[in-house]
Amino acid sequence: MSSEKYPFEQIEKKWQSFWERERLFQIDLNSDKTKYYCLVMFPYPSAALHVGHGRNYIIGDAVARYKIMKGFNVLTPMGWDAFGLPAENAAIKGGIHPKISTLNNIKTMKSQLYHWGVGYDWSREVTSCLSDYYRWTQWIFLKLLERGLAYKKLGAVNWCPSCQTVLANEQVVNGACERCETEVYERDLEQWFFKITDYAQRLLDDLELLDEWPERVKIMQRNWIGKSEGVQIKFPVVGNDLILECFTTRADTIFGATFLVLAPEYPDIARIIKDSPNKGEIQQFIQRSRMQSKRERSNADIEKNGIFTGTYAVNLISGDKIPVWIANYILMEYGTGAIMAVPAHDTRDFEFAKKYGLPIRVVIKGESTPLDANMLKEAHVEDGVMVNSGDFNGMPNRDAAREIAGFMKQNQIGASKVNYRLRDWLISRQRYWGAPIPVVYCEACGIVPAREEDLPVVLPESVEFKPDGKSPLRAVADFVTTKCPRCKKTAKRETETMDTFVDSSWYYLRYISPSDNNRPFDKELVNKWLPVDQYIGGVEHAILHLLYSRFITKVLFDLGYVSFKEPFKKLFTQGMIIKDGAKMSKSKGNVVSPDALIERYGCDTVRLYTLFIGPPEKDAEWTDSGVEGAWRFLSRLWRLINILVSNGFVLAGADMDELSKLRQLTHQTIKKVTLDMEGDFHFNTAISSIMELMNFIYSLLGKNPDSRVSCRENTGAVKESVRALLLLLAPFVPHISEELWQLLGNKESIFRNSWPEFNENVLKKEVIQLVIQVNGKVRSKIKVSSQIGKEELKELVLRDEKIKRHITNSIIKDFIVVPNRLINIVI
RNA sequence: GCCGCGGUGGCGGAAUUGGCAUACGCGUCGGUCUCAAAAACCGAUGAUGGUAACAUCAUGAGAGUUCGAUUCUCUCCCGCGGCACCA
Repeated sequence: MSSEKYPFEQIEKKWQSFWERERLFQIDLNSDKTKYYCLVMFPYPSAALHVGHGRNYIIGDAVARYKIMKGFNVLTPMGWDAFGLPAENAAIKGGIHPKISTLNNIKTMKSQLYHWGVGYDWSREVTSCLSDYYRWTQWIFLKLLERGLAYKKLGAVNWCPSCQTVLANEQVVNGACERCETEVYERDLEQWFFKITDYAQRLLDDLELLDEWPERVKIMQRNWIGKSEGVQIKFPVVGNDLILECFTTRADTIFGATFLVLAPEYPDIARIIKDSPNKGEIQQFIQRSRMQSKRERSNADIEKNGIFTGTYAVNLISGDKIPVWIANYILMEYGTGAIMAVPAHDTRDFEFAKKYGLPIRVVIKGESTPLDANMLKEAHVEDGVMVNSGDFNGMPNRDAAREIAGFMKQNQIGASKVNYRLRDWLISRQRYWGAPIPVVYCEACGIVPAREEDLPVVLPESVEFKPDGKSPLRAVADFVTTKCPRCKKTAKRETETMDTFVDSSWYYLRYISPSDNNRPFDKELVNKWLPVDQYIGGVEHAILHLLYSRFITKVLFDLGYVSFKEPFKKLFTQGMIIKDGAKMSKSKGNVVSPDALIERYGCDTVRLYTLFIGPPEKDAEWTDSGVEGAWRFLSRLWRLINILVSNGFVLAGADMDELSKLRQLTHQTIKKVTLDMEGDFHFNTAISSIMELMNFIYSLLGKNPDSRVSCRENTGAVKESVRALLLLLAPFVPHISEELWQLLGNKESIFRNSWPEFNENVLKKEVIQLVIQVNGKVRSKIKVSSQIGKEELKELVLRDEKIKRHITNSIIKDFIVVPNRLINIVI
């Protein structure tokens, strides 16, 4: 056998340009064929791709090619999430304009994708930083503004001192900027928001529609939306007409509410401390809290600090006069920014009460809870029976919660309330490289939206990038100075740009009509092609991008632009590729570049290994010797087909038994691979079963040279399995499959051929192997006809030599037969 | 703290959902070819004992259900991910 390497260079080049010429991936959206929209998340065009990125595109390509072979009209577009901070930061450092570096990166990445053999309909490419795209991002902004879903508000927002811009709540991770990990501070700024909170309930409810999404992604979204139901209770302030409202999910503990606590940012604090003797001290305390970084403020381990306002409020249920405090552990952004503290039954309130000597009153008794508050070592947060709670004593606390809520409603002391953790989406950024927010400020008319026909508001190109916390666009006089669309007097443009997540929240719609100059997308075609049938991307977008896209889709649904409520029908989140125990990254120096590997082994090898490395939804460790294994397999495949073609598909005489086994295995493999492709994309097991099929053919190659099986019989079965072998491999290793397919004498592309079908009849075995156990332990195996009756079988088993040895001198208590599988003799 | 996922050979992982644990691949060892090496090919490869047939043990730990458990139930340990002073 030849050990020469298979000529992958020529093969891969040849077929890549063939598919391009053939327009394998360019489709007619109006065709009557069943549609399949296969979408891979469009990437940010950073520098070169590594094999970890590759996994994403290779999975998408394998799915698309499979669906093409199944006869679907497959849409696989690709584009670029091309606005964003890295390009701008690079420009500040290196002096190259973001547009130039971004377009350069796109060129490099495009060529890499091509050399991976990953096919797209490039006639539909979209690039979010070009005005023919962001024009429509601006259009979407205007639609939200019209609808009252975009608004400008002064308030405490997240500020990243390193990126010199504000961040959305979703972009703050553990109190730090998700991009640069700098600690985030709160600043009072007037900013643009999208009112995603109006959609909180629908975003939550419609998760039910997404039965083909991974459960963990839905759970993450549920947690993020963070719905909680409770009561908002009124506490009148003593000696003042103010009423403090507190949200609680534990109305049952109202008799234990022994003080109130306000967030340092609470708006009415000035009125509350107006007459306080230590007003100055309180103001200082508030100042200090507000200076703390987000990370410090939100760290649960940090010590709770507070100060008494000198004011009291009335607990209308218990009738008590209770002190009002201010403390650093109360968040202004959740609930009302004021809480009723129940130290006996809340760990935080307990800690705070102990520190400042505030009263603690037990109102729920558990099994072992002492009634004496002084004896309490920690808060009793479990359920129990009501005590010290007037008429409600003796009731189980869950029932009491309902009763008390009803009582408060009746007496107008409180009202049912639902709270969400989700906050409005802050979309303005003080940076250059983004889509300008299309509004102007007019002295006479106030905030005026740009007119639709004036879009795009073009991002000026000659700009000096100096991050000083304000948009660089402020310095571009031509841009800033404009005319008010309403009164035509001189006005100033908004100089802030949009969060790039706005760009990416609708791009899947633009692919349908990427060059339409009259509208963002063709409504009819979008309704035909959406929702996306299969969306593929990293789990890191589980909240940000996927939540925003769902929101924008719902808004467009409400506005009548689309007829579907959810953009992505089925979602697949692939795992990361790990090298030396860490995620591949330039800074860690553990990136594996595909270029050298493709040069050495060809891209089919890299593709095969990437798909074979493990279950695709899990992280996987990259090893170079694993690539070697994939290479060996393809070399063996090459050799096998060449031998069979040259000898006329003769397996030097496998006998009839083995030939029927080959047929069976072929159909079994078709079934296995098809199920994997239709199911959870377990390419690793699909590929391993194909390997088994090939190994079996190999094992028959040199066997039984004197066999008398007729040649025709022989080649028929062999040809069938070889055809199946190549067809099954085609989505994974398209180039070598296409080449060998032609070698078999086929004239048309392998992708124009239909996916092989399996025949259940072939899978039925006439002779089956049964495992025989004694007391659950395997003791013997026998081959019997699948038609055998139980009595006959029993007789046969009891005559088995090995079994006899194990059951002599014993009484058979039970004889269990699992059809087609095993027999267990219990003695 | 809460929620979710996971723990199987030296390694990546498989096991038709309760029925032969370790498929497939990597690695390792032995062999063929070679002056030699690489490549390629053939064979072995969970652990322990045994020349062997074979036996015993083994899917994070412990218990339970069952004729039978990697799979189901409970308790615990470890790892990963999400949320987290959310009232």
